[in-house]
Amino acid sequence: MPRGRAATYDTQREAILAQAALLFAQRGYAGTSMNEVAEACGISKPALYHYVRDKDELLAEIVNDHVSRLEALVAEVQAERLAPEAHLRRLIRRFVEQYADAQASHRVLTEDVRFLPEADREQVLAAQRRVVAAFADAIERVKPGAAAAKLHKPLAMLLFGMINWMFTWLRPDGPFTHEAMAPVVADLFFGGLGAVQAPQRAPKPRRRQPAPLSS
Amino acid sequence: MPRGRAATYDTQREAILAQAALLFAQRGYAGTSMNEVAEACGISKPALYHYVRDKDELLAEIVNDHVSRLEALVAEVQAERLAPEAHLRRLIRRFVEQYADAQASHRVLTEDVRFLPEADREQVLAAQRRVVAAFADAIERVKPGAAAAKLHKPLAMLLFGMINWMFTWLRPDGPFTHEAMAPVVADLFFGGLGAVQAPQRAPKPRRRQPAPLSS
DNA sequence: CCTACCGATCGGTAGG
DNA sequence: CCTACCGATCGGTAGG
Repeated sequence: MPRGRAATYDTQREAILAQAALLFAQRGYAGTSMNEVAEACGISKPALYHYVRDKDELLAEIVNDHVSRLEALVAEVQAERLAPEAHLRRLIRRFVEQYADAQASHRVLTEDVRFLPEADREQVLAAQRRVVAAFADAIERVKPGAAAAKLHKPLAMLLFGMINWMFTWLRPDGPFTHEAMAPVVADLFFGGLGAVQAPQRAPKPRRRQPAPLSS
Repeated sequence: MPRGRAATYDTQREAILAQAALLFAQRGYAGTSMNEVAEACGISKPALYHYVRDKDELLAEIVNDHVSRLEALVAEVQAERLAPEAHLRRLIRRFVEQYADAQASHRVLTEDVRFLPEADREQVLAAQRRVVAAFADAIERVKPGAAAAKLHKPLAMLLFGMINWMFTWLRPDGPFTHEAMAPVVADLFFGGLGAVQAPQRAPKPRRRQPAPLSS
């Protein structure tokens, strides 16, 4: 450990990241100033810059930490070697639980990743694609043929839509918890899988035109 | 029509709102400057302020126009007096089509409504609640008893999650169009409705605690 | 006295 | 880890 780095440094830095994630989630990355972050942490702005190089790094750390935990979750569940349906159910439950514990970071990931510099952004998006691929594979194993119809990834995205959207309407003091909703999401998704049929795919990039007079 | 107001005024104003919606969707409301809006419209900033009072009004108009169209859609579908399942299917299809034609406005609605002044924000959120209520009612008619289990609104939110999330992953040049995904969403949702059971509800507002050592 | 703008700059505040 | 600042840019408006 480098001489001169206080034992509290890492603790303080994590507290700062957590506070910043809260503020970014509330007001957005562009709508939050470094002054506000410093004030919320109870430190001066120069003190804040002792822990982070710049505003971008603050965002990159929050988002990287979160997406890394998601990848770790996928690995943990895969290590359990469950049967297809149990595997996908576990994935859903673990992700919903993770989102419940990291609502701020998760909103920042979904809304503010666009403000990252190209290199960091690509790294995060690559990790997100690996997570989506893991869900798509799990879906293919539950519903063989989905991949052949190129439906496994769209289905994975519909599933992510349900659970990513939960942070917009589930209130901590409401009648339902994230944990209570996880089996609802799973039941809905598994029940629906059997009913889904392959849709028509666009043969060529179509030209968008204004609609004619008759609707 | 007021004397002296150019016939092009309304046309120009609508073009400005459309451009601003595009920019806000790309960079966020707080991340977009009035200079950028003016430049994208090919006019000077003072000219921009000839059409809108301030930046807030720009946001309020975009979001109000969009949410008004959603309410109008609900009314149109209700006027068709369809059977329960056909009714909900039509709602899904019309909303997905509307989102496809107004992707920018829709993203602004979902992400930037928090930047509106209190009064405008409450007006928009009230309209959104009416739209959600219409979907929840439609769900209750398809699956009687959902409302008794207080599940009709959570189910409506899961449905909105699937279709609201589509703008994050559906590419205009991709293999699937919004229109092609609408029946997939509907099939998945209807197929799943039968499998959903009432979850356990939180008896009291629970206190959030750090997890103990054993997971 | 109206509209539809222009070039220039206002008072404040951003990130650093 | 503080006060004191910077170059630039913010949302909004002056006179003509």
